[in-house]
Amino acid sequence: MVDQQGAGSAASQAEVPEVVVQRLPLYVRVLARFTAAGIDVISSEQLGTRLNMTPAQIRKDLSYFGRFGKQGRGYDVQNLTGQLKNILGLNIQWNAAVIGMGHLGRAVVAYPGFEPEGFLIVEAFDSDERLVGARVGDLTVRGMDELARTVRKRSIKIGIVTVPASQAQKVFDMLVEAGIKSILNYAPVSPSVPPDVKVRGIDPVLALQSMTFYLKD
Amino acid sequence: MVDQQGAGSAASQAEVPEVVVQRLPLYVRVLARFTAAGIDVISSEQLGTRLNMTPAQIRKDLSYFGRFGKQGRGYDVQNLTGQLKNILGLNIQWNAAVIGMGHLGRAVVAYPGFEPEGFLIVEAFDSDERLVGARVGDLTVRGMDELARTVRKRSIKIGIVTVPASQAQKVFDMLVEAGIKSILNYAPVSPSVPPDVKVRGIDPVLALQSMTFYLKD
DNA sequence: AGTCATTTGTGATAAAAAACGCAATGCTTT
DNA sequence: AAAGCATTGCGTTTTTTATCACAAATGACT
Repeated sequence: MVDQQGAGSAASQAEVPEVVVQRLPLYVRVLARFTAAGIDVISSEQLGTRLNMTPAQIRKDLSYFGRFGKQGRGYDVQNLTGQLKNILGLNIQWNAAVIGMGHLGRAVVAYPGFEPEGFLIVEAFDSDERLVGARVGDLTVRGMDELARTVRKRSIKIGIVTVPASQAQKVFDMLVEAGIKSILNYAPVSPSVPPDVKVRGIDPVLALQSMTFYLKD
Repeated sequence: MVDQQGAGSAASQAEVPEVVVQRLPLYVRVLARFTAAGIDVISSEQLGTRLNMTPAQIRKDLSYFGRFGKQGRGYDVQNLTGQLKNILGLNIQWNAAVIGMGHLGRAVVAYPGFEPEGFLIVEAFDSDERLVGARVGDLTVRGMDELARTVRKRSIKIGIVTVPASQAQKVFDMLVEAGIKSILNYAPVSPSVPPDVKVRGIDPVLALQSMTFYLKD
């Protein structure tokens, strides 16, 4: 558990360390940059330089999943990208719901970075009756009573929590109850969830607070 | 190096592992919750339960910095909070500048979570001439040519990067050049900076991409 | 076809981080 | 003031993660 927060340990895909899984998206991202630059073969050395890590670590990470390179040459950029996207499940679209339609929730709904990567925010929820029925972007805000049913009906696999800290745990419980296994948490709390539910925290304040340690004095 | 991104290794405060430093803000946060609940003594056991970690790890972490507990009792919540805030440098206000005044930059400037924690956004920059001089919240957008001078004049210690990926490395270089040692990066890139500069990445897409691994199948 | 220069994949090793376990201590109760 | 109970701090052990180092493979060049 490092990241910012992260609870839950894998049941599926055993033996692959979670740190490794967390690095794969990074590889996908730099590979996209190399593709954009018209490069079609790349070595672990070059990858490592770009990511500030040792080539050995990249090779070790990849070796958990297969043998994607060619000795003496390196990795085919196209191919490796495809393999990694496949491993990570990035070749399909994922439906997500945002819970909490305050400023943060609206900013998340409006954020243009999700959709091009295959993450689609298809529903918005809030517990405030006065917000229910309001429009946010293309979405109509629903009440929390509709959460479980809507999650099932719309095949929502990801919950994005943007409620205030005080309500966060309650919302986590409702998401878990609704069968959600992946939660992106913007609330400044360390939630408690069953071990098969993954939570990743987005917390700029926490990030700043660990940097000031090195700044002070 | 895990987090989402993170480059740079400590020079000061040697011997304390960076993972440990990253957990301290978490402790400060739960302690605040206990204070709010009127509890004034807490054991590593209770802390561990709340944070999903072993009591031993909490005690080990704290022991890097001193002996804050009392055997048979636990830790005084007030005292421990104060000690940790002191260690992390959270007893003073830190001035920050945001670079990139698109939607993301504006959302960051408007985000109410920084100020109560002592992080003050005092300047806003953008390279687009048409934005220079515009108002964003209480701030007036400045051009990049004023960056280095303003950083010095206003004692800015933290840079917050909210520019598009394509411009990010250039901005990192300018921040480093201006003497900034702590950068909060919202751009989807792995920046390259000297080893004495700390970078923490905020990247919701990366977080989602490592969760889908466990969702697929 | 043979040599050379590369670069992978991985077993072995080293380093880092987490967890264990218990003596030392301090509070409470009698 | 002695006994009992709880909990820290930290040396030791275990587990996890990262790095090393090298045999095997590949393409390029002659």
